[in-house]
This record gives sequence, structure tokens and C-alpha cells, in this order.
Amino acid sequence: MTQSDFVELEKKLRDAELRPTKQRLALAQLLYSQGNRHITAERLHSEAMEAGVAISLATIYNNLHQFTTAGLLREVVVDSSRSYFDTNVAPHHHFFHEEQGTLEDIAKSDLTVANIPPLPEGTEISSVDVIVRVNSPRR
Amino acid sequence: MTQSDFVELEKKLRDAELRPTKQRLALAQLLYSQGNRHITAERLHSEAMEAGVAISLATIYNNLHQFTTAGLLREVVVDSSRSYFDTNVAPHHHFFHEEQGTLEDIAKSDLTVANIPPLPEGTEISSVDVIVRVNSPRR
DNA sequence: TTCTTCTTTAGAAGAATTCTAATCTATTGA
DNA sequence: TCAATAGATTAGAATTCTTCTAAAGAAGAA
Ligand SMILES: [Mn+2]
Ligand SMILES: [Mn+2]
Ligand SMILES: [Zn+2]
Ligand SMILES: [Zn+2]
Repeated sequence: MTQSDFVELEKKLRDAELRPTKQRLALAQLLYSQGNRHITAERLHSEAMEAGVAISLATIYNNLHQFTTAGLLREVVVDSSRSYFDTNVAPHHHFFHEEQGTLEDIAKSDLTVANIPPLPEGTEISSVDVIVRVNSPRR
Repeated sequence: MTQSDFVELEKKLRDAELRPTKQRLALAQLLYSQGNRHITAERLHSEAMEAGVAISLATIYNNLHQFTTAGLLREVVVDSSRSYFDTNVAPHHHFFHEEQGTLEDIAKSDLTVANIPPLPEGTEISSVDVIVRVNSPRR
């Protein structure tokens, strides 16, 4: 991590009113210095271990939620058995590889959702999530 | 339950090669004799209890999965903390009321999904799921 | 019937996530 | 610079949802 990366990540945390602790900076680096990512808590924990940063799983969860609340992450619900966190917080959609359990972005502008019927009385849209589930056919 | 309902549900189970046991018939009745439903395991268990049918939770889960495998139900993933099962197995989409945790169908023909980008190499579509998350704004 | 296969079940086990409460660290401001 | 304070981290326990185990029961075949 270069000095300027560090400063940038630190600013990102401060702007979100999160103290730039050693653990948060390590997580921010894993999350934000290699393009958009879709990651589970367990996986992020493993990566932190591999990177030589000891962080408890509780801290991983605490921070994933705090980052999400701060708008630095969003949660993508695709699998009922585990949570995925997405570093791309702009509205967009996903391909989900059912066998591998991996996500791939679909830009909002690349896919059209039209003719949403009238919303249930008294409600407003929070988000529109499209998941295109794909698999590799055994041929 | 009338005699003809019973016969109909029994046929539904037999056609799926599932023995029409007391428990399965009770579940089938709860699931299929009141229009399309979206229900969790716990809720179905409660309803069975209320209806005076003693069924273990293991049996509820066993059957929800067997029904799903047989194409009598489908699972809808909207909430990472619990699984919803849908009696409407035709392709369609959903409104999800975030506060109440309830689902409402959107007919496939009512909503347009277009311009899905080229699929990742070597994959084919398994399903396209649209979830319109709504909430009741505090005003 | 009788045999076989499937089903149900209580309770244990598993997996993901959250909680508790003690310890530690970053920030603040005298 | 250095308390004082608010916030953060952590180990391990607890919780919740779900699955597994293995024994007992019920359904279908002949
Ligand atoms: Mn869970
Ligand atoms: Mn499941
Ligand atoms: Zn994404
Ligand atoms: Zn539905």
C-alpha cells in the first residue's frame, strides 16, 4: 500500500465518521484497492489472515455492518445461507454463478427493467434488484 | 376439507411420487388450498400446530425441500436470515415489503426485463429474478 | 399378511451471525 | 503532553435457522 493509498483510505473512513483503526484500514484496503468486489464475511476474514492482519470474525461482522450503514458497502441477497457484501454501492444488477457462488456486476444502464406495476398502496420503492442466475451446463 | 379437495391433493402428491402421508396432506392443504402463498418454515409449522396437526419442524423442512425438488414449490431468496417458499412455481417476480417481510407476486407478463448483457462465457440462464423492495415511508 | 421402502421424529449437531463484557485504542482538549 | 472519554476490538458464549442421525412408525407391493 502506497502512502497515498493509505491517506485515501483513511479519508474514506474519516468521512464516514469511522475511526481509522488498524483493522479498519486493513479491511478497507482489501475491499477497495482491487476494483469492485463481492465478498462474504468468512472470505474477507481469510484474506485478512492471509495478509497477516489478525482480525477477529466479530470485528469483520461489526465493520461490514458499519460500512454498510455508512454507505461504503451494500449487501446483496442471493443465497439464503450467507451474506454477500458489495463494494459497488451504485444501483446495478448481478449475474450469480450458482455453482461457484460468485457475483458479477451488470451495469444499471445495460439492463432494462420496465413496466413495474403500480406499487402496493402506501409504499415506495427502496430498490429494484435483478439477479440473473447462471450455471455451466454439463454437456 | 371436502372429499374432492382431499382427492385432488392426494393426486398432487402421488404425481410427484410422494406418499400421501398424514403430514404431507396437512401441509399440502395449508399450502395449496388458499391461493398462492409465500411462507417460511417456521410460519408453516405454526399454522400446522394451530390447525391441530402435530408435525415436527424436521418434517416441515424435509417436505419443503422435497416439494421444491418435485417442482411443487420454489424457494425465493429475499432475506439472508430466512427462506421463503412460494407455491407459485411459474416464472414471475416479486414485491418484497421490507418492514413486514412479506412477498407479493408480480406476473411475468406485467414486468419487462430486457437487454440482458451477453452471459459469462460457458454459462446459461437458470432464472431471472426481479425483486422490487418496497417500504411504507414514515411521513 | 409380510416384506421393503419411505417417512417421521426427537434431539444432537452444524453453520452463520450476533451478543456480552472485558480490554484496548483513538481522539480530544486542558 | 496526557489524562479522560468515547469508540473499537475481541474471545467466547449465545442465538437462530437449518440439517443430520438413527430409531421407530407408516405406506405400498406382492
Ligand atoms: Mn443465517
Ligand atoms: Mn434451503
Ligand atoms: Zn455488484
Ligand atoms: Zn411468488
